[in-house]
Amino acid sequence: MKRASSFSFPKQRRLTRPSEYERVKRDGLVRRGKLLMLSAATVENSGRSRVGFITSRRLGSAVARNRVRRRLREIVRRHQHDLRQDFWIVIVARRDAATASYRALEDEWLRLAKRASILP
RNA sequence: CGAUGGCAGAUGAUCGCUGGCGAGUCUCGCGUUGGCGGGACUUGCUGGAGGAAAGUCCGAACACCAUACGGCGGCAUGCCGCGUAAAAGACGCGGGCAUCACGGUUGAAAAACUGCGGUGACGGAGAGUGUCACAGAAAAGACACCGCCGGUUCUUUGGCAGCAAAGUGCAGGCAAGGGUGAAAAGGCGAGGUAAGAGCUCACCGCUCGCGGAGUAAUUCGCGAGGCAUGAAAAACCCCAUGCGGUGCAAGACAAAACAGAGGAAGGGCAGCCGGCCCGUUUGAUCCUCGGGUAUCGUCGCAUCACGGUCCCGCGACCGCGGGACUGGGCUCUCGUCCCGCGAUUGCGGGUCGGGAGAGAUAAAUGAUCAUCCCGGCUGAGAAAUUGGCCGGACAGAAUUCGGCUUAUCGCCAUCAAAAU
RNA sequence: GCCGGUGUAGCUUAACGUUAGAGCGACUGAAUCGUAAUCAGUAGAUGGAGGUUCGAUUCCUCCCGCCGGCU
Repeated sequence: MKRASSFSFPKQRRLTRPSEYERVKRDGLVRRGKLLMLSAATVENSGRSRVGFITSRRLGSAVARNRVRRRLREIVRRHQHDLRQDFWIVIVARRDAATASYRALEDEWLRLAKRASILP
């Protein structure tokens, strides 16, 4: 088991396959917020939870999409030790997320994660 | 304001992402040992967005498609020269011509000459088809509304009469003037005429020829012709020239299941046929094979299928594979020196030396904080100075390169006679 | 990433290069006790910027938006 002080968040901890996104979309529990939409599905014996991010063209230019995705990744990375295990999570950024600050996105994430019961 | 060129906030802390090269621990597979290959975790060093990476508007490389040739069609290009991989297929630089604006000189003016700058998809309307609304007589083989001119019929008036004047009708001549229009059939002046007309003449324009200058576009001079040639080809079209198509989601490789082909073994299993033993045959089983896929990948693809020396492994040598060091080529960049052009800045070329050379695939290059820097607003202070707030753009590689276009807060350097 | 198509009133659509029309909708008025239907009338548009042309929705160039195809 990793040390608690490590905040590393490599690619293995992210969802990368279309089939994985399809599974979360099919089985997942959806929580909708103003800035984000969060889906979480239970996957038995998968170890530490994995997260995928969706930033569509609706958010704006490539720069805006990259910024939102990087911020979301950073937020999840910082809170990864609070996450429960055996979850696959998909975070979809809504249009207002393009102009939201880092703090606003973080608050939204914490609120939705608690409602989805993936954070204690 | 403008033109050209350059830059695209800096430093640090903490936590990360991704490529490359390693190290350690654990573990899996293969192998008789040495070892080889993979996975997980920890960790070290090192590289990591742009001037437009954008739009995908041109062009090229590269790959595949009948090594793709000819014709039709289609598309593109279209003053000249040079540069570049790039004929007129991108673009840049210089020149020519046209046109526009402004300035200067001459002039009473019109205009002419000249300077600086802007613009130009700048072959052909002297091959054909079509178009030119409204207005206007007429809009393209010119025409005649008003008008001008002489002839003639009739009427009126004047006159003794020949005749003259006015009006009217008819058949003619003319295109000067008026008016319309975006545009009216060379312009202007003189002669000429009934009135007129390139009908004739001078000048200008146009066309052709000859000669000079220039690589050429073109231009200058001389001579001739005699007005024929309205606009528009970003209408169709004609002429000349060029172009095969598709695009890295191009394409190459590896590769399961199912189906297929060939074979084997055994009479061990199931079915069919013949009444049965048994035989025939089909399926299942096992092996092999080729083609094409799903999925997951590898390559294409990250400057170069370059050279040398040494070491290691297989190996008698040759050779093959891997590694280390080193040298070279290419591109960019910095510095030094030299050469050519130029009055300087500079431009072009070369020598030597230093530095650099992103590469993913749900897609890295980041987040937070602090300090400083730059710009704007503002408070305190006599000033030096100091405090607060806001802002630091446009924008994110996706096969690569050369251009073009578009977006862009600002800062720096140089230039800027006049006009705008 | 690569390659195509398309843009006219609020909506659906017309328009040889010479005044942008139509239907539905909106608004105003008439009529009705009132509403609908009906009748009369009004407003409203060429995605943007340049260019060619006497004149551009139309022809050309560059941007902008929308839609689609290719693993």
